[in-house]
Amino acid sequence: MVTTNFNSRFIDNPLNCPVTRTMSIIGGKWKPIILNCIGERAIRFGKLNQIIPAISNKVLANELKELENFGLVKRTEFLELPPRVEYELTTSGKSLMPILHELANWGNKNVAKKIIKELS
Amino acid sequence: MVTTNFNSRFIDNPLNCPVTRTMSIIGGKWKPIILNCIGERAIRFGKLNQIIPAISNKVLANELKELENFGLVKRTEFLELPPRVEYELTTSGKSLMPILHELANWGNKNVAKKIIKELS
DNA sequence: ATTAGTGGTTACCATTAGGTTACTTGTATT
DNA sequence: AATACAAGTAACCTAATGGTAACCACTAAT
Repeated sequence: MVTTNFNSRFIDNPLNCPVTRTMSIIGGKWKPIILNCIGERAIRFGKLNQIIPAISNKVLANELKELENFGLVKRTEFLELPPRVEYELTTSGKSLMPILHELANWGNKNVAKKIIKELS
Repeated sequence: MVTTNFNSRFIDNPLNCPVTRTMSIIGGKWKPIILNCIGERAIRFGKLNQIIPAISNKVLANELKELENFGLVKRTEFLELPPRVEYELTTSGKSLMPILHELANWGNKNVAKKIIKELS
């Protein structure tokens, strides 16, 4: 059983909040996008970089490493030349996707227009 | 209808992703905690600051202002002395809470132990 | 000999989020 | 006369996040 203060009356440290903890993993600027781009298939590093051209390879490599560390993504290296590496979602990563889609729907209904307005 | 590239094949700007947009609102270090502490009741600024002692009043005021801006929180000012201000969740804010709880549960099952381990 | 393809790494820089401390306003209390 | 209360503001500082550009290893093709 893991500590949770999300329903407690006294928060002395944000990391006692399970939502904040979860955010610390998926809250990066590119993480939800990367997870969604991987989707149901295995995909190569270079292909991801094509689909998300605005992300630099440094940042992409970092994000993938973190996602791998937390067990959301599985990295498979093939010993070929030129090198080939494939990324795919783990069971844990896949189980997150429905929640991300709920967030997306909620955002589209509730705040999307305001954000877009604020940026123009 | 709002633009969404969350399911598209080409991401040129993270703000075209509705999940990223939603994160930009609730992804702050303290926002989910604040929303949860407000809960179903109206609560005063000072009371929030007591419940979350680790947040400074400057940051708390900022976060509340943003949440108000995006329509998740309603601020009511009473013209009394000393001043009294009450915050409560709007319908939109309340509708987000079930999703945050799903995130919390997902995190507890999937990543909490790893995060806690990494910090010790 | 040079270039291309792949999956990165390294060094460096800019922006932002968040934190600290002190201060304000107006009345009431000691 | 000084202090407390409530709800913030203002000025300043630091650490983390993310961005840029160059480079690497290895082989095959031109």
